[in-house]
Amino acid sequence: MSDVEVGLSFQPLYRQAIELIVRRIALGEWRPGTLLPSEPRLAEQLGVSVGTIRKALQQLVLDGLVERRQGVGTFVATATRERSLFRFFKLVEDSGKRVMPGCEEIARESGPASAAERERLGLAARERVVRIRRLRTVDSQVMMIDDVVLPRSRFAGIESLEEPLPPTLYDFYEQRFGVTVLRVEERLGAIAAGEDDGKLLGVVPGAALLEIARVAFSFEDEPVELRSSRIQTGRYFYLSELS
Amino acid sequence: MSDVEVGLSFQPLYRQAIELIVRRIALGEWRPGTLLPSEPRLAEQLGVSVGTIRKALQQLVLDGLVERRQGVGTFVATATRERSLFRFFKLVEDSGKRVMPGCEEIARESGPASAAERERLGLAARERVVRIRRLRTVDSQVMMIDDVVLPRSRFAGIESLEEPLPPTLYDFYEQRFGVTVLRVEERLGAIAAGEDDGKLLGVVPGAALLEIARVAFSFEDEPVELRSSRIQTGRYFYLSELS
DNA sequence: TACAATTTGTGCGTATGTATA
DNA sequence: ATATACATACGCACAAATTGT
Repeated sequence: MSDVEVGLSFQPLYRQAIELIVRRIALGEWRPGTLLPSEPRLAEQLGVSVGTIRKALQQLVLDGLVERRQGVGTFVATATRERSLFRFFKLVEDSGKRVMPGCEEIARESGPASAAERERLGLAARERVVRIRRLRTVDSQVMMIDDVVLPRSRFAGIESLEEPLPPTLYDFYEQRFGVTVLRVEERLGAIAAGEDDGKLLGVVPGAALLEIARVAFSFEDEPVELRSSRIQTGRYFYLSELS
Repeated sequence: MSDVEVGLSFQPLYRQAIELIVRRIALGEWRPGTLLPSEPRLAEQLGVSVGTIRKALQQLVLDGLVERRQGVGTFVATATRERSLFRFFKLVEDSGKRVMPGCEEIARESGPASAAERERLGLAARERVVRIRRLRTVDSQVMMIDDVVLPRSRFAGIESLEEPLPPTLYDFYEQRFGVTVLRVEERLGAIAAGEDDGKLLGVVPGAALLEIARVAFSFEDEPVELRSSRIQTGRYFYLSELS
Protein backbone atom coordinates (compact mmCIF):
# COMPACT_ATOMS: atom_id res chain seq x y z
CA MET A 1 0.00 0.00 0.00
CA SER A 2 1.31 3.45 -0.80
CA ASP A 3 1.89 5.75 2.12
CA VAL A 4 0.06 8.98 1.47
CA GLU A 5 -0.15 10.05 5.06
CA VAL A 6 -1.13 13.71 5.12
CA GLY A 7 -0.13 15.04 8.49
CA LEU A 8 -2.94 14.98 10.99
CA SER A 9 -5.76 14.24 8.61
CA PHE A 10 -5.20 10.75 7.29
CA GLN A 11 -7.68 9.63 4.70
CA PRO A 12 -7.98 6.33 2.86
CA LEU A 13 -6.78 6.43 -0.71
CA TYR A 14 -10.26 6.11 -2.17
CA ARG A 15 -11.40 9.10 -0.10
CA GLN A 16 -8.49 11.11 -1.41
CA ALA A 17 -9.38 9.99 -4.92
CA ILE A 18 -12.95 11.16 -4.37
CA GLU A 19 -11.76 14.55 -3.20
CA LEU A 20 -9.44 14.99 -6.15
CA ILE A 21 -12.16 14.09 -8.62
CA VAL A 22 -14.75 16.28 -6.90
CA ARG A 23 -12.31 19.18 -6.90
CA ARG A 24 -11.73 18.89 -10.64
CA ILE A 25 -15.49 18.87 -11.19
CA ALA A 26 -16.09 21.76 -8.80
CA LEU A 27 -13.37 23.88 -10.43
CA GLY A 28 -15.01 23.39 -13.80
CA GLU A 29 -12.11 21.43 -15.20
CA TRP A 30 -14.52 18.58 -15.85
CA ARG A 31 -17.82 20.21 -16.73
CA PRO A 32 -21.20 18.45 -16.58
CA GLY A 33 -21.50 15.96 -19.40
CA THR A 34 -17.76 15.45 -19.70
CA LEU A 35 -16.49 11.93 -20.24
CA LEU A 36 -14.03 11.13 -17.49
CA PRO A 37 -10.87 9.13 -18.15
CA SER A 38 -11.38 5.37 -17.97
CA GLU A 39 -10.71 3.48 -14.77
CA PRO A 40 -7.20 2.33 -15.78
CA ARG A 41 -6.26 5.86 -16.86
CA LEU A 42 -7.54 7.44 -13.66
CA ALA A 43 -5.71 4.78 -11.68
CA GLU A 44 -2.52 5.60 -13.49
CA GLN A 45 -2.97 9.36 -13.11
CA LEU A 46 -3.59 9.12 -9.37
CA GLY A 47 -1.09 6.37 -8.76
CA VAL A 48 -3.56 3.94 -7.23
CA SER A 49 -5.05 0.63 -8.28
CA VAL A 50 -8.10 0.28 -10.47
CA GLY A 51 -10.07 -1.21 -7.58
CA THR A 52 -9.51 1.92 -5.55
CA ILE A 53 -10.72 4.08 -8.41
CA ARG A 54 -13.78 1.89 -8.79
CA LYS A 55 -14.63 2.34 -5.14
CA ALA A 56 -14.29 6.11 -5.45
CA LEU A 57 -16.45 6.27 -8.58
CA GLN A 58 -19.13 4.08 -7.05
CA GLN A 59 -19.38 6.48 -4.14
CA LEU A 60 -19.61 9.41 -6.55
CA VAL A 61 -22.47 7.65 -8.30
CA LEU A 62 -24.30 7.36 -4.97
CA ASP A 63 -23.68 11.07 -4.39
CA GLY A 64 -25.15 11.81 -7.81
CA LEU A 65 -22.02 13.52 -9.10
CA VAL A 66 -21.24 11.11 -11.91
CA GLU A 67 -23.06 8.57 -14.04
CA ARG A 68 -21.58 5.40 -15.40
CA ARG A 69 -22.63 3.47 -18.49
CA GLN A 70 -21.28 0.04 -19.18
CA GLY A 71 -19.36 -0.07 -22.41
CA VAL A 72 -19.23 3.71 -22.65
CA GLY A 73 -17.64 5.41 -19.70
CA THR A 74 -18.12 7.65 -16.69
CA PHE A 75 -19.67 11.08 -17.14
CA VAL A 76 -20.04 14.10 -14.92
CA ALA A 77 -23.74 14.20 -14.06
CA THR A 78 -25.83 16.80 -15.87
CA ALA A 79 -29.04 18.41 -14.71
CA THR A 80 -31.22 17.43 -17.64
CA ARG A 81 -34.70 18.87 -17.73
CA GLU A 82 -36.17 15.49 -16.90
CA ARG A 83 -34.05 14.88 -13.86
CA SER A 84 -34.10 18.50 -12.86
CA LEU A 85 -37.85 18.15 -12.58
CA PHE A 86 -38.21 14.97 -10.61
CA ARG A 87 -35.08 14.91 -8.53
CA PHE A 88 -36.18 17.65 -6.17
CA PHE A 89 -39.81 18.04 -7.09
CA LYS A 90 -41.87 15.91 -4.77
CA LEU A 91 -45.46 16.90 -5.49
CA VAL A 92 -47.81 14.08 -6.42
CA GLU A 93 -51.52 13.68 -7.02
CA ASP A 94 -53.80 11.64 -4.80
CA SER A 95 -53.16 8.66 -7.01
CA GLY A 96 -49.41 8.97 -6.50
CA LYS A 97 -48.77 10.18 -10.04
CA ARG A 98 -46.20 12.92 -10.30
CA VAL A 99 -47.41 16.37 -11.16
CA MET A 100 -45.86 18.19 -14.14
CA PRO A 101 -47.05 21.76 -13.80
CA GLY A 102 -46.96 24.59 -16.28
CA CYS A 103 -45.16 27.82 -15.49
CA GLU A 104 -45.89 31.54 -15.79
CA GLU A 105 -43.35 34.14 -14.74
CA ILE A 106 -45.01 37.23 -13.32
CA ALA A 107 -42.12 39.18 -11.81
CA ARG A 108 -38.35 39.44 -11.86
CA GLU A 109 -36.37 42.20 -10.24
CA SER A 110 -33.11 42.98 -8.56
CA GLY A 111 -32.93 44.44 -5.09
CA PRO A 112 -30.92 44.59 -1.89
CA ALA A 113 -30.82 41.38 0.11
CA SER A 114 -32.68 41.30 3.39
CA ALA A 115 -30.83 40.35 6.54
CA ALA A 116 -32.43 36.89 6.52
CA GLU A 117 -31.52 36.39 2.87
CA ARG A 118 -27.94 37.49 3.48
CA GLU A 119 -27.62 35.08 6.34
CA ARG A 120 -29.09 32.09 4.56
CA LEU A 121 -27.19 32.77 1.34
CA GLY A 122 -23.97 33.67 3.10
CA LEU A 123 -23.83 37.12 1.51
CA ALA A 124 -21.91 40.18 2.64
CA ALA A 125 -23.67 43.40 3.58
CA ARG A 126 -25.10 45.43 0.72
CA GLU A 127 -25.02 42.52 -1.74
CA ARG A 128 -27.94 42.33 -4.09
CA VAL A 129 -30.30 39.52 -4.98
CA VAL A 130 -32.66 38.80 -7.86
CA ARG A 131 -36.22 37.87 -6.97
CA ILE A 132 -38.38 35.86 -9.33
CA ARG A 133 -42.04 35.05 -8.85
CA ARG A 134 -43.71 32.35 -10.88
CA LEU A 135 -47.09 30.68 -10.95
CA ARG A 136 -47.22 26.93 -11.44
CA THR A 137 -50.38 25.72 -13.11
CA VAL A 138 -52.17 22.45 -13.71
CA ASP A 139 -55.04 22.46 -16.17
CA SER A 140 -54.75 26.24 -16.32
CA GLN A 141 -55.37 26.39 -12.59
CA VAL A 142 -52.77 27.97 -10.36
CA MET A 143 -51.73 25.36 -7.80
CA MET A 144 -48.49 26.85 -6.53
CA ILE A 145 -46.64 30.13 -6.16
CA ASP A 146 -42.86 30.00 -6.42
CA ASP A 147 -40.64 32.78 -5.10
CA VAL A 148 -37.02 32.32 -6.05
CA VAL A 149 -34.17 34.41 -4.61
CA LEU A 150 -30.75 34.30 -6.24
CA PRO A 151 -27.49 36.02 -5.30
CA ARG A 152 -26.67 38.41 -8.14
CA SER A 153 -22.99 37.67 -7.77
CA ARG A 154 -23.44 34.08 -8.93
CA PHE A 155 -26.12 34.85 -11.52
CA ALA A 156 -24.83 38.00 -13.15
CA GLY A 157 -27.22 39.53 -15.64
CA ILE A 158 -30.12 37.19 -14.98
CA GLU A 159 -32.35 40.11 -14.01
CA SER A 160 -32.12 41.65 -17.47
CA LEU A 161 -32.75 38.60 -19.64
CA GLU A 162 -35.60 39.28 -22.02
CA GLU A 163 -37.37 35.94 -22.21
CA PRO A 164 -39.06 34.35 -19.22
CA LEU A 165 -36.89 31.80 -17.48
CA PRO A 166 -37.49 28.14 -18.39
CA PRO A 167 -39.77 26.05 -16.16
CA THR A 168 -36.96 23.91 -14.83
CA LEU A 169 -34.27 26.13 -13.43
CA TYR A 170 -31.46 23.87 -12.28
CA ASP A 171 -30.48 22.77 -15.77
CA PHE A 172 -30.65 26.42 -16.77
CA TYR A 173 -28.41 27.45 -13.86
CA GLU A 174 -25.92 24.83 -14.92
CA GLN A 175 -25.78 25.67 -18.61
CA ARG A 176 -26.04 29.42 -18.30
CA PHE A 177 -24.21 30.24 -15.09
CA GLY A 178 -22.14 27.15 -14.33
CA VAL A 179 -23.98 26.68 -11.06
CA THR A 180 -24.52 23.03 -10.09
CA VAL A 181 -27.16 22.20 -7.49
CA LEU A 182 -26.17 19.09 -5.58
CA ARG A 183 -28.50 19.06 -2.62
CA VAL A 184 -31.53 20.88 -1.24
CA GLU A 185 -32.92 21.33 2.24
CA GLU A 186 -36.63 21.96 2.56
CA ARG A 187 -38.56 23.07 5.60
CA LEU A 188 -42.27 22.39 5.33
CA GLY A 189 -44.99 24.05 7.31
CA ALA A 190 -48.60 25.10 7.06
CA ILE A 191 -49.57 28.76 6.75
CA ALA A 192 -52.74 30.73 6.24
CA ALA A 193 -53.15 32.27 2.81
CA GLY A 194 -52.64 36.03 2.71
CA GLU A 195 -54.56 38.46 0.53
CA ASP A 196 -52.12 38.28 -2.38
CA ASP A 197 -51.50 34.58 -2.34
CA GLY A 198 -55.19 33.86 -1.96
CA LYS A 199 -56.01 35.95 -4.99
CA LEU A 200 -53.33 34.28 -7.11
CA LEU A 201 -54.30 30.79 -6.00
CA GLY A 202 -58.02 31.39 -6.11
CA VAL A 203 -58.65 30.62 -2.46
CA VAL A 204 -60.09 32.70 0.35
CA PRO A 205 -57.63 34.50 2.65
CA GLY A 206 -56.92 32.31 5.67
CA ALA A 207 -57.13 29.05 3.74
CA ALA A 208 -54.48 26.51 4.69
CA LEU A 209 -51.46 26.40 2.38
CA LEU A 210 -48.45 24.14 2.39
CA GLU A 211 -45.28 26.18 2.44
CA ILE A 212 -41.94 24.80 1.33
CA ALA A 213 -38.88 26.88 2.19
CA ARG A 214 -35.98 25.51 0.20
CA VAL A 215 -32.28 26.22 0.27
CA ALA A 216 -30.27 24.76 -2.60
CA PHE A 217 -26.59 23.98 -2.14
CA SER A 218 -23.73 23.58 -4.57
CA PHE A 219 -20.19 22.32 -3.98
CA GLU A 220 -18.71 22.83 -0.54
CA ASP A 221 -22.24 23.27 0.78
CA GLU A 222 -22.41 26.75 -0.67
CA PRO A 223 -26.02 28.00 -0.69
CA VAL A 224 -26.95 29.25 -4.16
CA GLU A 225 -30.72 29.61 -4.18
CA LEU A 226 -33.60 30.31 -1.83
CA ARG A 227 -37.06 29.27 -2.83
CA SER A 228 -40.40 29.61 -1.12
CA SER A 229 -43.33 27.67 -2.55
CA ARG A 230 -46.88 27.99 -1.38
CA ILE A 231 -49.17 25.22 -2.47
CA GLN A 232 -52.87 24.75 -2.40
CA THR A 233 -53.08 21.15 -1.24
CA GLY A 234 -56.09 18.91 -1.34
CA ARG A 235 -55.45 17.54 -4.78
CA TYR A 236 -51.66 17.54 -4.37
CA PHE A 237 -49.30 16.26 -1.74
CA TYR A 238 -45.64 16.47 -0.96
CA LEU A 239 -44.28 12.93 -1.06
CA SER A 240 -41.41 12.03 1.23
CA GLU A 241 -39.91 8.58 1.15
CA LEU A 242 -37.60 7.64 3.98
CA SER A 243 -35.62 4.50 4.53
CA MET B 1 -17.38 -17.46 -12.62
CA SER B 2 -19.69 -20.12 -11.21
CA ASP B 3 -22.79 -20.80 -13.21
CA VAL B 4 -25.79 -20.19 -11.01
CA GLU B 5 -28.13 -19.46 -13.87
CA VAL B 6 -31.67 -19.63 -12.51
CA GLY B 7 -33.86 -20.11 -15.49
CA LEU B 8 -35.23 -16.88 -16.87
CA SER B 9 -34.29 -14.64 -13.97
CA PHE B 10 -30.51 -14.44 -13.94
CA GLN B 11 -29.09 -12.44 -11.10
CA PRO B 12 -25.47 -11.67 -10.22
CA LEU B 13 -24.11 -13.74 -7.38
CA TYR B 14 -23.98 -10.82 -4.96
CA ARG B 15 -27.67 -10.08 -5.65
CA GLN B 16 -28.52 -13.69 -4.90
CA ALA B 17 -26.47 -13.46 -1.72
CA ILE B 18 -28.40 -10.36 -0.72
CA GLU B 19 -31.71 -12.11 -1.28
CA LEU B 20 -30.67 -15.14 0.73
CA ILE B 21 -29.53 -13.02 3.64
CA VAL B 22 -32.61 -10.80 3.53
CA ARG B 23 -34.82 -13.85 3.49
CA ARG B 24 -33.20 -15.28 6.59
CA ILE B 25 -33.69 -11.94 8.34
CA ALA B 26 -37.28 -11.58 7.14
CA LEU B 27 -38.16 -15.11 8.27
CA GLY B 28 -36.88 -14.34 11.73
CA GLU B 29 -34.06 -16.84 11.51
CA TRP B 30 -31.67 -13.97 12.14
CA ARG B 31 -33.48 -11.62 14.49
CA PRO B 32 -32.54 -7.96 15.01
CA GLY B 33 -29.33 -7.73 17.02
CA THR B 34 -28.07 -11.11 15.90
CA LEU B 35 -24.40 -11.45 15.03
CA LEU B 36 -24.13 -12.78 11.50
CA PRO B 37 -21.46 -15.28 10.51
CA SER B 38 -18.15 -13.73 9.53
CA GLU B 39 -17.38 -12.98 5.92
CA PRO B 40 -15.36 -16.16 5.34
CA ARG B 41 -18.06 -18.31 6.92
CA LEU B 42 -20.82 -16.72 4.88
CA ALA B 43 -18.72 -17.13 1.76
CA GLU B 44 -18.26 -20.81 2.53
CA GLN B 45 -21.95 -21.34 3.33
CA LEU B 46 -23.10 -19.71 0.11
CA GLY B 47 -20.31 -21.09 -2.00
CA VAL B 48 -19.03 -17.74 -3.23
CA SER B 49 -15.91 -15.70 -2.66
CA VAL B 50 -15.41 -13.36 0.29
CA GLY B 51 -15.38 -10.37 -2.06
CA THR B 52 -18.86 -11.23 -3.27
CA ILE B 53 -20.11 -11.48 0.31
CA ARG B 54 -18.51 -8.14 1.08
CA LYS B 55 -20.34 -6.51 -1.80
CA ALA B 56 -23.64 -7.98 -0.62
CA LEU B 57 -23.12 -6.84 2.97
CA GLN B 58 -22.13 -3.35 1.90
CA GLN B 59 -25.39 -3.05 0.00
CA LEU B 60 -27.31 -4.27 3.03
CA VAL B 61 -25.61 -1.58 5.10
CA LEU B 62 -26.83 1.04 2.64
CA ASP B 63 -30.33 -0.42 2.88
CA GLY B 64 -30.14 -0.16 6.66
CA LEU B 65 -30.68 -3.87 7.23
CA VAL B 66 -27.35 -4.65 8.87
CA GLU B 67 -24.61 -2.81 10.73
CA ARG B 68 -20.95 -3.65 10.63
CA ARG B 69 -18.31 -2.94 13.27
CA GLN B 70 -14.67 -3.40 12.55
CA GLY B 71 -13.13 -5.98 14.82
CA VAL B 72 -16.50 -7.23 15.98
CA GLY B 73 -18.78 -8.40 13.22
CA THR B 74 -21.94 -7.80 11.24
CA PHE B 75 -25.26 -7.44 13.07
CA VAL B 76 -28.86 -7.37 11.98
CA ALA B 77 -29.95 -3.77 12.48
CA THR B 78 -32.13 -3.05 15.49
CA ALA B 79 -34.62 -0.23 15.94
CA THR B 80 -33.16 1.30 19.08
CA ARG B 81 -35.13 4.06 20.73
CA GLU B 82 -32.56 6.61 19.60
CA ARG B 83 -32.63 5.64 15.97
CA SER B 84 -36.32 4.91 16.03
CA LEU B 85 -36.80 8.54 16.98
CA PHE B 86 -34.64 10.30 14.45
CA ARG B 87 -34.71 7.96 11.50
CA PHE B 88 -38.23 8.81 10.46
CA PHE B 89 -38.99 11.79 12.65
CA LYS B 90 -38.21 14.91 10.70
CA LEU B 91 -39.55 17.74 12.84
CA VAL B 92 -37.10 20.48 13.73
CA GLU B 93 -37.23 23.84 15.41
CA ASP B 94 -36.55 27.11 13.66
CA SER B 95 -32.91 26.79 14.65
CA GLY B 96 -32.67 23.40 12.99
CA LYS B 97 -32.45 21.54 16.28
CA ARG B 98 -34.39 18.31 16.36
CA VAL B 99 -37.51 18.19 18.48
CA MET B 100 -37.84 15.46 21.10
CA PRO B 101 -41.49 15.64 22.14
CA GLY B 102 -43.24 14.09 25.12
CA CYS B 103 -46.14 11.72 24.63
CA GLU B 104 -49.57 11.23 26.13
CA GLU B 105 -51.84 8.43 25.00
CA ILE B 106 -55.50 9.43 25.13
CA ALA B 107 -57.25 6.60 23.32
CA ARG B 108 -56.75 3.05 22.14
CA GLU B 109 -59.47 0.86 20.74
CA SER B 110 -60.14 -1.93 18.34
CA GLY B 111 -62.65 -1.60 15.53
CA PRO B 112 -63.49 -2.66 12.01
CA ALA B 113 -61.19 -1.30 9.31
CA SER B 114 -62.62 1.29 6.96
CA ALA B 115 -62.45 0.70 3.26
CA ALA B 116 -59.59 3.15 2.89
CA GLU B 117 -57.69 1.50 5.72
CA ARG B 118 -58.23 -1.95 4.26
CA GLU B 119 -56.95 -0.80 0.94
CA ARG B 120 -53.86 0.94 2.23
CA LEU B 121 -53.01 -1.85 4.67
CA GLY B 122 -53.84 -4.62 2.24
CA LEU B 123 -56.44 -6.16 4.54
CA ALA B 124 -59.29 -8.50 3.69
CA ALA B 125 -62.91 -7.54 4.29
CA ARG B 126 -64.04 -7.56 7.90
CA GLU B 127 -60.53 -7.45 9.31
CA ARG B 128 -60.10 -5.32 12.39
CA VAL B 129 -57.65 -2.59 13.24
CA VAL B 130 -56.44 -0.95 16.43
CA ARG B 131 -56.58 2.83 16.60
CA ILE B 132 -54.34 4.77 18.92
CA ARG B 133 -54.44 8.50 19.52
CA ARG B 134 -51.58 10.27 21.21
CA LEU B 135 -50.68 13.85 21.95
CA ARG B 136 -47.09 14.94 21.46
CA THR B 137 -46.01 17.75 23.71
CA VAL B 138 -43.12 20.18 24.00
CA ASP B 139 -42.83 22.20 27.19
CA SER B 140 -46.22 20.79 28.24
CA GLN B 141 -47.74 22.29 25.11
CA VAL B 142 -49.47 20.02 22.64
CA MET B 143 -47.74 20.48 19.28
CA MET B 144 -48.93 17.41 17.43
CA ILE B 145 -51.72 14.84 17.34
CA ASP B 146 -50.78 11.33 16.25
CA ASP B 147 -53.37 8.83 15.05
CA VAL B 148 -51.93 5.39 14.55
CA VAL B 149 -53.80 2.55 12.85
CA LEU B 150 -52.49 -1.01 13.13
CA PRO B 151 -53.79 -4.26 11.63
CA ARG B 152 -54.85 -6.44 14.55
CA SER B 153 -53.59 -9.52 12.77
CA ARG B 154 -49.98 -8.37 13.03
CA PHE B 155 -50.31 -6.78 16.48
CA ALA B 156 -52.43 -9.31 18.36
CA GLY B 157 -53.42 -8.20 21.83
CA ILE B 158 -52.05 -4.67 21.57
CA GLU B 159 -55.48 -3.22 22.22
CA SER B 160 -55.67 -4.79 25.68
CA LEU B 161 -52.24 -3.88 27.02
CA GLU B 162 -52.59 -2.07 30.31
CA GLU B 163 -49.79 0.47 30.20
CA PRO B 164 -49.69 3.26 27.65
CA LEU B 165 -47.51 2.44 24.68
CA PRO B 166 -43.95 3.82 24.73
CA PRO B 167 -43.23 7.11 22.94
CA THR B 168 -41.17 5.47 20.21
CA LEU B 169 -43.18 2.72 18.61
CA TYR B 170 -40.95 1.07 16.04
CA ASP B 171 -38.56 -0.42 18.57
CA PHE B 172 -41.62 -1.57 20.49
CA TYR B 173 -43.14 -3.18 17.38
CA GLU B 174 -39.88 -4.99 16.79
CA GLN B 175 -39.37 -6.33 20.30
CA ARG B 176 -42.97 -7.08 21.11
CA PHE B 177 -44.47 -8.16 17.80
CA GLY B 178 -41.52 -9.01 15.60
CA VAL B 179 -42.53 -6.30 13.15
CA THR B 180 -39.62 -4.50 11.48
CA VAL B 181 -40.25 -1.16 9.81
CA LEU B 182 -37.87 -0.68 6.92
CA ARG B 183 -39.31 2.25 5.03
CA VAL B 184 -42.03 4.87 5.30
CA GLU B 185 -43.89 6.94 2.75
CA GLU B 186 -45.27 10.25 3.90
CA ARG B 187 -47.71 12.53 2.12
CA LEU B 188 -47.71 16.07 3.44
CA GLY B 189 -50.41 18.62 3.02
CA ALA B 190 -52.00 21.57 4.75
CA ILE B 191 -55.43 21.32 6.32
CA ALA B 192 -57.67 23.55 8.37
CA ALA B 193 -58.00 22.56 12.03
CA GLY B 194 -61.35 21.01 12.92
CA GLU B 195 -63.20 21.50 16.19
CA ASP B 196 -61.59 18.54 17.94
CA ASP B 197 -58.06 19.05 16.71
CA GLY B 198 -58.26 22.75 17.44
CA LYS B 199 -59.27 22.10 21.01
CA LEU B 200 -56.50 19.58 21.57
CA LEU B 201 -53.86 21.77 19.97
CA GLY B 202 -55.09 24.98 21.48
CA VAL B 203 -55.75 26.73 18.19
CA VAL B 204 -58.89 28.17 16.70
CA PRO B 205 -60.85 26.01 14.26
CA GLY B 206 -59.74 26.80 10.73
CA ALA B 207 -56.12 27.40 11.70
CA ALA B 208 -53.60 25.95 9.26
CA LEU B 209 -52.14 22.61 10.28
CA LEU B 210 -49.48 20.48 8.66
CA GLU B 211 -50.78 16.99 8.07
CA ILE B 212 -48.48 14.01 7.57
CA ALA B 213 -50.11 10.83 6.32
CA ARG B 214 -47.62 8.03 6.75
CA VAL B 215 -47.59 4.43 5.62
CA ALA B 216 -44.88 2.25 7.15
CA PHE B 217 -43.62 -0.80 5.26
CA SER B 218 -41.86 -3.94 6.37
CA PHE B 219 -40.22 -6.69 4.32
CA GLU B 220 -41.62 -7.31 0.83
CA ASP B 221 -43.15 -3.83 0.96
CA GLU B 222 -45.88 -5.06 3.25
CA PRO B 223 -47.71 -2.10 4.83
CA VAL B 224 -47.85 -2.53 8.61
CA GLU B 225 -48.88 0.86 10.01
CA LEU B 226 -50.89 3.92 9.05
CA ARG B 227 -50.24 7.16 10.86
CA SER B 228 -51.77 10.57 10.52
CA SER B 229 -50.05 13.45 12.30
CA ARG B 230 -51.44 16.93 12.53
CA ILE B 231 -48.96 19.58 13.57
CA GLN B 232 -49.25 23.14 14.64
CA THR B 233 -46.39 24.67 12.72
CA GLY B 234 -44.86 28.02 13.25
CA ARG B 235 -42.32 26.92 15.78
CA TYR B 236 -41.73 23.56 14.11
CA PHE B 237 -40.98 22.45 10.59
CA TYR B 238 -40.74 19.22 8.71
CA LEU B 239 -37.20 18.95 7.39
CA SER B 240 -36.63 17.19 4.09
CA GLU B 241 -33.14 16.77 2.73
CA LEU B 242 -32.79 15.68 -0.86
CA SER B 243 -29.71 14.91 -2.85
C1' DT C 1 0.10 -4.50 30.54
C1' DA C 2 1.05 -7.29 26.78
C1' DC C 3 -0.29 -10.52 23.46
C1' DA C 4 -2.96 -13.33 20.36
C1' DA C 5 -7.11 -14.29 17.87
C1' DT C 6 -10.90 -12.62 15.30
C1' DT C 7 -13.30 -9.48 12.27
C1' DT C 8 -13.97 -5.82 9.25
C1' DG C 9 -11.54 -2.01 6.36
C1' DT C 10 -8.39 -0.89 2.74
C1' DG C 11 -5.71 -1.88 -1.28
C1' DC C 12 -3.75 -4.52 -5.03
C1' DG C 13 -3.99 -7.70 -8.96
C1' DT C 14 -6.17 -10.70 -12.30
C1' DA C 15 -9.59 -12.95 -15.21
C1' DT C 16 -13.88 -13.04 -17.45
C1' DG C 17 -18.63 -11.34 -18.76
C1' DT C 18 -21.46 -7.82 -20.94
C1' DA C 19 -22.67 -3.58 -23.23
C1' DT C 20 -21.38 -0.09 -26.51
C1' DA C 21 -19.28 2.28 -30.33
C1' DA D 1 -15.36 -8.22 -36.02
C1' DT D 2 -12.67 -5.45 -33.01
C1' DA D 3 -11.60 -2.50 -29.41
C1' DT D 4 -12.96 -0.18 -25.30
C1' DA D 5 -15.37 0.44 -21.09
C1' DC D 6 -17.66 -0.88 -17.07
C1' DA D 7 -19.62 -5.10 -14.20
C1' DT D 8 -18.81 -9.19 -11.87
C1' DA D 9 -16.01 -12.49 -9.42
C1' DC D 10 -12.03 -14.40 -7.50
C1' DG D 11 -7.83 -14.26 -4.60
C1' DC D 12 -4.32 -12.29 -1.52
C1' DA D 13 -1.97 -9.15 1.81
C1' DC D 14 -1.91 -6.00 5.35
C1' DA D 15 -4.06 -2.32 8.53
C1' DA D 16 -7.14 -1.15 12.21
C1' DA D 17 -10.40 -2.18 15.80
C1' DT D 18 -12.12 -5.21 19.22
C1' DT D 19 -12.20 -9.00 22.47
C1' DG D 20 -10.45 -12.33 25.51
C1' DT D 21 -6.39 -14.42 27.65
